[in-house]
Amino acid sequence: MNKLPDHFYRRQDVTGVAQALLGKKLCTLIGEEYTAAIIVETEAYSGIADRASHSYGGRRTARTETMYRSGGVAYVYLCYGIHYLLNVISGREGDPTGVLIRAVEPVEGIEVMLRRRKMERPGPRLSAGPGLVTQALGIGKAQNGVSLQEGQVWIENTGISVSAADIVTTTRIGVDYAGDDALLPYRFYIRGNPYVSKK
DNA sequence: CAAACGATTTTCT
DNA sequence: GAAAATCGTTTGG
Repeated sequence: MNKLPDHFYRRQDVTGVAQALLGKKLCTLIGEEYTAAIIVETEAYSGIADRASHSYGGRRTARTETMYRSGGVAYVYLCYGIHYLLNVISGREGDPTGVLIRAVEPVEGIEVMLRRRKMERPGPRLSAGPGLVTQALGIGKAQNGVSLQEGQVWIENTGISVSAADIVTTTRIGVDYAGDDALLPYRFYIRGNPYVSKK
């Protein structure tokens, strides 16, 4: 294996981490089943200064406590009472920044993902969307707070290089309530990839 | 203790 | 394109 080291996540700029994660391989070994997929879409959540973030203004609650951990752990939470969303925590301890994984392209364990999603054939609907990513990879609240150095959830280098010209930068989705911060260019995806979630 | 609210997806019209 | 599904977290009384 070739797990990304902790220092990869502990850079100070969240948007840099969000972009660097594009083209990397997100792997899970959950319930004895291995699955892996290339990250094709991410969003940055920039801590206390970002109104769209759960930790806006330095708010600490039982739920958001994970965001304050040192970079390199998974932050999983339930949204709309139905979907789990996966974030990769970045930065230093006490600095609540993270990257939401919005879409991935399946590469290994596709049969397992099809079963988890109750689908017949592979396609963008398998994992193009933050709630779909966690379903396909088998991630749930049990993975909240786990280190990416453990064997449950981790990210590997792939050798795939995504040039700046292949990265599209735009505004985040579903954060209209955040006022001006909803206009920040914090969403990144690989140009032309069919697994990028569409609005 | 009660009530409102989502970093969404699916289904129906 | 509109609306329902559905529940843990957060906030207010």
